Amino acid sequence: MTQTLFNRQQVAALTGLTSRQLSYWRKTGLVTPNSYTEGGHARYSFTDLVALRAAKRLLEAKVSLQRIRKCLQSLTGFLPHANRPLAELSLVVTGDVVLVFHGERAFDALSGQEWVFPIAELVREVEQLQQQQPQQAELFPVAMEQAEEYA
Amino acid sequence: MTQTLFNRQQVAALTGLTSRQLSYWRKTGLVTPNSYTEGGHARYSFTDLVALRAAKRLLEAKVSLQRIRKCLQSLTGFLPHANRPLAELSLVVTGDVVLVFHGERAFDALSGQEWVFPIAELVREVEQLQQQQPQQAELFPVAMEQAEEYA
DNA sequence: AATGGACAAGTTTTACAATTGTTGTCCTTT
DNA sequence: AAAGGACAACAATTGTAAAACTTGTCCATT
Repeated sequence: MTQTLFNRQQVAALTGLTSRQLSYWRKTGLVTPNSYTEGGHARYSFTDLVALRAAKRLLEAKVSLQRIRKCLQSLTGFLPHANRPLAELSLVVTGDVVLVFHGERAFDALSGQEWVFPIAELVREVEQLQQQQPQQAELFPVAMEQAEEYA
Repeated sequence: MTQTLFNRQQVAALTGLTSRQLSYWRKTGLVTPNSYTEGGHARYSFTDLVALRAAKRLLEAKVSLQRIRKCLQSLTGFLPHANRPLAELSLVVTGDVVLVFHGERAFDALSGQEWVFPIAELVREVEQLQQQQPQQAELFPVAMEQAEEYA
């Protein structure tokens, strides 16, 4: 199967990354090229480009390479199906965290801790609690005490 | 206008918070009661209960009171319309951050930094970049180099 | 022309101590 | 009953120095 591959210059032009960065990222395993020429020159696939762009944007969002690597590492644990998280997943990023959206859920890419938390639910929750406590409501006559204040 | 108000015991029963916590949160301004009796006793409104529950859930999600307070403080800056963020906004929480969803956007409750960042966009982005660089594609004949590798 | 190595400036993380915050318990006051 | 104050144990934040990481530049190699 023939696949379009990109050389150093093309990748640099398409992603805005420097050779030095590509070199370092390759060396540290952050984004490795699809393949190498016989001469040992890197060749990046289209998917590689997407991963590179993703990493670059994370970097621009003040996420350090170190953190990106850790996130990728833990993501392979949480989502074994994602072969290339950087090229596949939907992420929300602030300088401090990388949040992964996966279906209806959101969780921290680093810790895996999940917490989606719509306040609207709390309103219903409190309403229910209120109804589950009818005795309480009788034991402590709120109406009277209110009268005390608003009379 | 008559409003249902809740006393200490009721609030404790409905929220699962201790008197001590209510006292401290009141003192530090995290969640203050709707009003006080003439005797100086706190009376919480329904909205207060929702705010208390929200704060409690943030706490359970390992967000410290200190952080919650800071978030509330900066939220009043970012979203002046939200009088009671804890009772109104949709939040996504991990131990380290509080993310606020406001319409289509998501941003860090603390820094206000906004970053929603779907990878799918990057794919289109790279495709476009690719098409904007036709000269490059000609200058560096990928097909030939590929032949070198896959022949 | 592209890669790898070595050096250096700047940045990020880590580790740890000092400080500050949170909550329980007990006691006094209203 | 509820609130407030004082004390103590535990938790979180801050500050900071040491270590590790990133990236540019220059040079040698292929």
